[in-house]
Amino acid sequence: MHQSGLRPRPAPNERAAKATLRLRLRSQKRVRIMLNRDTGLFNLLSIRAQDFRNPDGPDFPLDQTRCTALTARQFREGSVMFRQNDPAEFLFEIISGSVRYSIMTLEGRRQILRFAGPGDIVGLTNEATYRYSAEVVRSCAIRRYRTDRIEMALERDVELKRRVFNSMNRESDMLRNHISLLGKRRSATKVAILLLEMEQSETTSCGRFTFPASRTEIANFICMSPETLCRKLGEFRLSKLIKMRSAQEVLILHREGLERIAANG
Amino acid sequence: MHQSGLRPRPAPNERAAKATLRLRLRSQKRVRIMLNRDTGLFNLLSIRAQDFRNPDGPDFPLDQTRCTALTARQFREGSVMFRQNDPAEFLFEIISGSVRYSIMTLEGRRQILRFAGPGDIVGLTNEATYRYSAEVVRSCAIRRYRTDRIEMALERDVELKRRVFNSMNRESDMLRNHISLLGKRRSATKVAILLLEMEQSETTSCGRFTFPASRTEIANFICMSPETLCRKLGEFRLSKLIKMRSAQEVLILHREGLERIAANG
DNA sequence: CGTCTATTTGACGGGCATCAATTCTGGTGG
DNA sequence: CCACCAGAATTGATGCCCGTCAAATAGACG
Repeated sequence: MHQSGLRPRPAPNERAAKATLRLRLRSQKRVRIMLNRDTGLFNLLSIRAQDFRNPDGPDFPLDQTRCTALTARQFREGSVMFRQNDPAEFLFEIISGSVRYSIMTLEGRRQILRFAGPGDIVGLTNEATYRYSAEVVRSCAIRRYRTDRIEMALERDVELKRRVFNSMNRESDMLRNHISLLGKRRSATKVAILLLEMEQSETTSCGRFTFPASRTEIANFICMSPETLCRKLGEFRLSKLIKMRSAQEVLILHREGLERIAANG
Repeated sequence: MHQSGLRPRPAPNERAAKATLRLRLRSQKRVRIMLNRDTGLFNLLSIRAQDFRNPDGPDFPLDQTRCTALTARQFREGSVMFRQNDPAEFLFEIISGSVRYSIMTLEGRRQILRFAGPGDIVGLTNEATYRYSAEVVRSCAIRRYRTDRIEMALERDVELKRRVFNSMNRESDMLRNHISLLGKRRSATKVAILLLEMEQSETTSCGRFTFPASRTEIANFICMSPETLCRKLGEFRLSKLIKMRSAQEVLILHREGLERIAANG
């Protein structure tokens, strides 16, 4: 559970952002370090264009392209960022919140591909249109880039380029992992792996996490019926492997047990 | 079992590579066109470093970094390019042949992720080690880049950068598609989709294609038992949807029929 | 032709999807 | 505060698809 206060501040407050910047700059004098961090998404927020110099590359000021990217936008829960086959005009960088990727299958069912969070970059594609849909699950702060300017931006912003690159790799990693999960024959195995993965992806991994969606959607995600998912969760609860405060909140009691099931069935 | 002859040919034959080059240059005089094509992977093979100019970018001669990439290596059938968790020292660009990606699951089964072909770039990762194994299915010509030099190479070679970027996107696309396939409940649906996809990925798509691997491996790829795969292929053959010259060669007779099954079951 | 492996076919049982019914939960209004 | 309702989550019952084991056939290679 990403604590209370789920939604980010409604209007990106310029002054507040600057304050944060100053703070960061004061607390860490070496700007170079902030820029090199892969997940350090806030770094650019507090630096005015004319003050910024890229420590890793040639020394040019922020250009127009870069400035457009600085405006962080809000997406509220349930809103659709884009749909599959929409023209791919923007690239989105998630700062906070979480997003669901899905595609339409040939027979018209929706298949959920993954849940993305802070640091993920949404909407990358070779094609002129998006290859999947993205919907907001928990209200998001998102930075937006115009696709037609992204090449230029990438040329100049080494750090952004690195983030994009990393995000693409992470995306592939997650998809590969998910394929591995879907290959499991027994649904108990699938569920066990799911639980372990969700717990690990939580920033504060102390054996607790919250499902980012309803039973039906989680079931869709791991390609099984909601009833079976339910039953397996029930079995796990009975055998004291997990505990649930509500339908969404999971507490892992006996990780080794889950791992054994994940590793064999 | 990873067959014998695991390692690639000890010394890549320089003369053979050059011969290939000359041939291609004679048949296609317009080098510029070859360089602009995304999949035009043969272009660099036949050009000596000092003759090469990049038509899309600043006009600098090939540097040391680039020259290392020019040597195309041969991998013979069955050889292992790298294994999951090996240190990620190289990046491979497939020029011809085909490669199988796989990962080891928690219980020690191998899960085949995809079959890659010309134009695909193998071994990209954020991490210090490879996230999956790559094995040669059909003998490959492969260009190799040192990971620790790749950043420099990408800086300078716009065309290579584009190929890497496109390859990553294609990778994600394929994985997403595959997740969609794996989500299908009925195995007939899975097989139908598989057939249609394999036929489409064939360069000369005239309703014929060859399975890149054995039944067992194909079955592993789409996560079903070889027996079921067999049975479904048998059913399709009986209902005149496909025809098979051998166990690997498929001819699609009635595409609409397959599409109907793919779309509904 | 003989051997070995890959592929195909047969028979069977279990696990999961499906449909249906019930309980749980959160929100709303009297 | 309680009744009420709608949607989600859970539990029950049933049928069938597919994985498993086993056997037979086909194909590859020397």
